Amino acid sequence: MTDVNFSLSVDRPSPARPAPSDVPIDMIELLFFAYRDFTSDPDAALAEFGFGRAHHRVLHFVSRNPGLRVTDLLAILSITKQSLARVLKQLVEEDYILQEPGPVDRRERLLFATERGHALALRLMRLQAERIRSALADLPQEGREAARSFLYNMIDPDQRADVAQLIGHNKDQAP
Amino acid sequence: MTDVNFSLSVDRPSPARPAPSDVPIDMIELLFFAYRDFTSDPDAALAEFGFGRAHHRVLHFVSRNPGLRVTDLLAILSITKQSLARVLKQLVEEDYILQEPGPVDRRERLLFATERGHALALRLMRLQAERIRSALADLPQEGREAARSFLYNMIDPDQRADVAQLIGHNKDQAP
DNA sequence: AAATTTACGTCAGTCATATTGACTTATTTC
DNA sequence: GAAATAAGTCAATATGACTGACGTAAATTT
Repeated sequence: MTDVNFSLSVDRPSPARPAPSDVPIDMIELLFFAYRDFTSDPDAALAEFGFGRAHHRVLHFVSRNPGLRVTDLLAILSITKQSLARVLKQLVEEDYILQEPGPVDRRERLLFATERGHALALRLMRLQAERIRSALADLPQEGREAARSFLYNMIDPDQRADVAQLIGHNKDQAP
Repeated sequence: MTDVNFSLSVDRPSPARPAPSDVPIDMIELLFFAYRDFTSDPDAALAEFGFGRAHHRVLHFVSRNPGLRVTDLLAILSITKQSLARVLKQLVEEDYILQEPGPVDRRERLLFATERGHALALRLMRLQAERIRSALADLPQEGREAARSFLYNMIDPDQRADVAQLIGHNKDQAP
C-alpha cells in the first residue's frame, strides 16, 4: 500500500450538487463499490500465479462451459480476438486450459479446463461465492430473487437470452 | 467490431462440471454481465472526449463531493496516487476539475468540478441512471430495497460506513 | 470443382490504466 | 526544530485492451 493512505470520512463543507431527483445516484455508486470489492478477492489470489483479471474471466467461463469455442468466448467477454490471444495462450501453456479440434467441425478449437484449471477456477469462485452468500444472507427469499432480477435486467436486452442460456447450466430462470 | 462475430448460443455437448451446490454461480456471472453493460454506455460517450473509464470515476466522485481531497479520492477508488496523477491532470488542464488550496490546511488541494465538469458528469450519470431505472422498474418497492441492500452488503464490511456516508449526500440509509 | 465464408491464429503497432519505488516541496503538528 | 502529512513528480514497468492486416485450414455455397 506504499503511499495510499486511507482516511476517507468526508465531512468537508460540501455543498453537493442539487442532484436531479430522478437519478438513482446511490445505486450507481453502490454498483461501483460492490464490483470494486467483488473483484478484489480473486485479484489478490491471482497475483500469486502471475495472472490477472483477464485470465480469471477466461478460465471461469471455460471451466463452466467445457467445449466452448473461441468465438463464443469472445462474445461472452465482449473483447476482440487479439485481446484474448495472449491470455489464452498463457493459460494453455501453463496447463490450465487445453484445446481440442471440434469433432464435427475441425476448424474449431474447443476449449476445456484441465484439472488444474478446474481447481483454480473453483478456488476463485469460492472466494466470490462467500462474499455473495453473506450479502444475500439477511435477505428474504423474495429479496434474493429481486437482487437477481435487478442484475439480470441490467444486461442489454438483446443479450439477455444468451446470458440466460449460458448461466442456465446451473439454475434455471429467465427474467 | 472488426473481427468479433457474435453467435453465442452454446448448445455444445457440455458435460458441465458438477458445480458445487453451495456456490451461487449464477449471481457471480450475472454480476459480471451486469457490470460489463453498466459501464458500456458511459465508455462510449467518454470516447468522444478522449477520456476513459478512469476519468469518469474521478469526475463523478469530485462532482458529487465538491471539495474532496486527493487522499480521499485515492481511498474511494482504491488506486495509487501515481495512477490518479495523469488522469486528474488531464481533467484539470481541460477545465473539468479545478483545485484549490484548503482554507484551513493549505497543504491540501481540494477538488471541485467546474461547470463543464458537472455537465459531463451529469450526462454520464443519466446514461447509467436510465439503465438502472429500467432494471428496477418491474420490481416492487421491497425488491428495490433488496437490490440496494445486496449491493451494499457486497462491500467490504470495514468500508461500508465510509461508503454509506459518502453516498448519504443523496439518500439516507445504512444497511 | 471453384469460390466464398468461417474459425482460428498471428504479426505489428498503439493506447489506457494501473503498478512500484524514490524523491521533492510545502505545511502542519509535536 | 524535528517529524509527520498532503500532494506532486520522475522513471520504469505490467496488463489489458485496441486497430488493421494477413495466413491457413476447413466447411459451405454456388
